[in-house]
Amino acid sequence: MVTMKDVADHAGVSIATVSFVVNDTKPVTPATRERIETSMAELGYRRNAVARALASRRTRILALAYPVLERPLSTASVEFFTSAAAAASARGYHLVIWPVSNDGRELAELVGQRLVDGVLLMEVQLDDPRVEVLERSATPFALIGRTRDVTGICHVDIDFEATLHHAIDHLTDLGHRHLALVLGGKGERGYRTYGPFVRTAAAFEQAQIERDIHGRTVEVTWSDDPESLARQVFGEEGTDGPTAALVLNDHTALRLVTGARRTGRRVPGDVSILGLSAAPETGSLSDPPLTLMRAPGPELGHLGAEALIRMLEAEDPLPPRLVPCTFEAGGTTAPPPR
Amino acid sequence: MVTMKDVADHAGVSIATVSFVVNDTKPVTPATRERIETSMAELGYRRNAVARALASRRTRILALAYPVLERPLSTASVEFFTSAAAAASARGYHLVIWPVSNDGRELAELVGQRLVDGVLLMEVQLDDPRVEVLERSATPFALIGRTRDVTGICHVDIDFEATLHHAIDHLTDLGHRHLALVLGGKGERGYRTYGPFVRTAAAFEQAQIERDIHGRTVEVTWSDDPESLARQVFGEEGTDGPTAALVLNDHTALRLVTGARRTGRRVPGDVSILGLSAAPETGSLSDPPLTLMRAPGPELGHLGAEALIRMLEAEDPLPPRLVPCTFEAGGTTAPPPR
DNA sequence: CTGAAAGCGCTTACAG
DNA sequence: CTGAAAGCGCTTACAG
Repeated sequence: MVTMKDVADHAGVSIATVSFVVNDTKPVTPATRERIETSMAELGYRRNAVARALASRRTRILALAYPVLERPLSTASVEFFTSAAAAASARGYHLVIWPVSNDGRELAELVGQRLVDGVLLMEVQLDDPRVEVLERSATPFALIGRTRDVTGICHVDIDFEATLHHAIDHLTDLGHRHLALVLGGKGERGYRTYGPFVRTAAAFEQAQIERDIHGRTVEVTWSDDPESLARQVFGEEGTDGPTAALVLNDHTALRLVTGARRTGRRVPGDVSILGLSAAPETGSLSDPPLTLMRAPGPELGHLGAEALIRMLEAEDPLPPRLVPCTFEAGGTTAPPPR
Repeated sequence: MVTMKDVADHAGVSIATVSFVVNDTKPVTPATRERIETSMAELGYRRNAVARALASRRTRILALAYPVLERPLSTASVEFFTSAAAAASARGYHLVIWPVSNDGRELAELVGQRLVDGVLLMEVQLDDPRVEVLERSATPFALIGRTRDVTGICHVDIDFEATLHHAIDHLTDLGHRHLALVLGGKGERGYRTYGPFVRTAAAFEQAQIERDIHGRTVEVTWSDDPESLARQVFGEEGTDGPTAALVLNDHTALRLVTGARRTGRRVPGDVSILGLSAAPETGSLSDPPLTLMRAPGPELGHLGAEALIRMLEAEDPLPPRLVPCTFEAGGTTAPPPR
């Protein structure tokens, strides 16, 4: 391995001077700079990240901590991985991914190693022990999601309220008045305190008070089959039920489309189905293609990483950001029958 | 931050001795060991990963390098992230994820920083410039996938031949003789040299020679709509075409199910459709659920990381492994009509 | 503008 | 079994 010492000897200067040109941290005469740069090119020098980290007390590594779940991560979650990695990369940072338990034990252990400068936290619960761990250890962090109280905490999240209202607007514009909100994942650990569910459900309650709609919230499990899903959401065949469903989970939405058809309902002739916070690829998987609110996964991953890096670099902080999902027209929504 | 020096002072020993008990690398009297352990607990000492890495010349960090593609990563690819991270974690290693260009430039740059001890390479092309980069820099690496020639190269991959034969067995047992192999992603950069496609196509050609089947290979693009897909695969309505399709891509398989139905073919009454190398969640998304060969994503991620770590730890090497996909019954395959 | 030197927090021969 | 010391490859006051 060629070190800074090698370059210094080759160029006839001190390693300090080499360091100054490598990092562009102090003025250096054009002549010496050129000599050093030539030497570096000739020897194929690359600055050692580990030594740099130890000396500068900054590793320029970020961690993305995600909980190990029984179910696979959602597509949107996966978008965080790649978008956060890309954002970090663009700033000269690395991203490690940390599978950690929800109680914060493993996170405390990992943070203690001082391998990373900051942590990005995914799948945040309303009261998240991992947040306390990070605060106690004085590790800079940013949330992709929100705890119950986020005063003073750096975070980015989906704007669930705006998203829901946009979705409801679409359906009421079509003439729907009786809506169902479908939440997937009932019975799962952390389900009741999972931000997206809690916030969407609350906004739905609120909307029923403020707007001319009649609603029903339906909680379903991952294992409910399509027909059972459809019956829970729209009622038994032939009965009067909601004419449209807002579904907070891609897979559940797709299975509901299937279930509706199998229980004799045309989509969107008889019932409309709209996916809330879904990945864009999801749309084309159903027949007809699912109308959905597209989750801003890539944006959130990018914003989260960027916000964290700004803290670390002591740059202007990025204010907390709530990003709404964007409407993507499909073929599963239409005016209600009659 | 409490350092080894602090612990040594507190316990009245040298930092060398503290190091010996922390790493369990040399015998230490039970008495001193106990004193040191008490001090560590009292002071809340944690070994600094960066200093350790610099001194021991091993960072215990692995990189997972994946190409930045226009399309989102497949579900199976994503399983590599989490399974490799879990496997690394179980061995006390960290996993960084590196989005890198296919030409190997960025990889060379990153590897030069000496932040990682080894690299796991995903989405391997038959002739992959990134492999040369790793060889030239003498960085230990393992492939998830295969180059054209893998002699002496540590790798794990799907056994495409076995997978295809298993799938064909299933269809011929049902009575099918006329099969279509559908490859998604035509026209994409690297499509023609993408191992999974090349190997599956070759095995399909071979199977037509060796077995009593008649085949057709159909290459389709991501943007083909369902009806067009169905026509390309099964021919125009009413014509004699393949009675079953083997589809190498989840999304394409699902859209083909939709397309078949829309063009007046019952699935599986008129045509059978089978997904090759698909994620398990994919099955329930179509109606009826897709019959598929389940890709061993988690196994491959785990094996790849483990193989790499064994190289680094100079343990018994893990031999190259080809893992077949496993059959998962669904409702899209049945005997051909008549 | 440039250099000598201390120091980042560990590991690891080498002595004893 | 334990310790003193060199060294990993950098950064960064401090002098000049």
